[in-house]
Amino acid sequence: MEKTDAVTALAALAQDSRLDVFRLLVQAGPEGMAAGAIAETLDLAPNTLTFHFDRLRMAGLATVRREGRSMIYAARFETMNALVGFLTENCCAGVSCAPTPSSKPARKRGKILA
Amino acid sequence: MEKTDAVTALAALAQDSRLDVFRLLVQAGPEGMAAGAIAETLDLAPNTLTFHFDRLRMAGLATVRREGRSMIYAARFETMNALVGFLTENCCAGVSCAPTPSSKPARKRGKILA
DNA sequence: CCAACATTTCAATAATCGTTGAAATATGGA
DNA sequence: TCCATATTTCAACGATTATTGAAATGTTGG
Repeated sequence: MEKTDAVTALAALAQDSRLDVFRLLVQAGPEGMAAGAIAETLDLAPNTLTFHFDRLRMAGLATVRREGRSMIYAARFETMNALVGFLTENCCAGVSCAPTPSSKPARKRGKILA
Repeated sequence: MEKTDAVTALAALAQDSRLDVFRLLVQAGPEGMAAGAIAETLDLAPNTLTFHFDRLRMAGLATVRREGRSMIYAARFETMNALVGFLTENCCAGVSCAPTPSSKPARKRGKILA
């Protein structure tokens, strides 16, 4: 990923509502999610939402397709991966930026780490 | 890392000059780099640079210390790691966002992956 | 103390951003 | 065709952003 594209993608994610939208799209998976459903879930005005969708699409972070009256938005995982790749390659010390899998709170006294 | 902090960090990196500054700080390592040297390297006005440093510091992505007449800025790798962690945990499908080590061209026909 | 150097502070400016309300467009069903 | 639904377009607005120039601050060495 080029620096220019990275800046655009970062800017697209660097906003509260938009980050929420993208996270929701990620949860929704490749199937995507209707604009209306997103608007309702996040309590955002539909026109505001369109504005944010545009930003995400221009950054290559989302796609749209029409399905009936609804517009279905979906995350572009490829771009997100490229962004994370760019950050780890360019903005980390080469050490330790690859995320240690700490996401799940490591089930009380669970397995001894390998 | 909290969502709020993630947004702040993303915003800090979502600007051309500032991303350049941060990358330079990463290259400089924990020792850091003098404001003047950065200004010269990136051809930025010193006051503009101060503005960007502030953003990076407020995002927890940089620290300053005085050394003689110079202000030495250094990257906060901890925060950057946390940001990458947040992104991979929250904004990826759970699959494949952990960067495949493609940065180094994978030493010709290296180890077979476990 | 004074001069130079390194950087910050401040005020001003143009540009971009996020949100709103009103109106337009597209689709599907009665 | 007419209506309701789903979403976008458009113009407006206040807020924030990045940059500039001028002046202030802090530091070192003579």
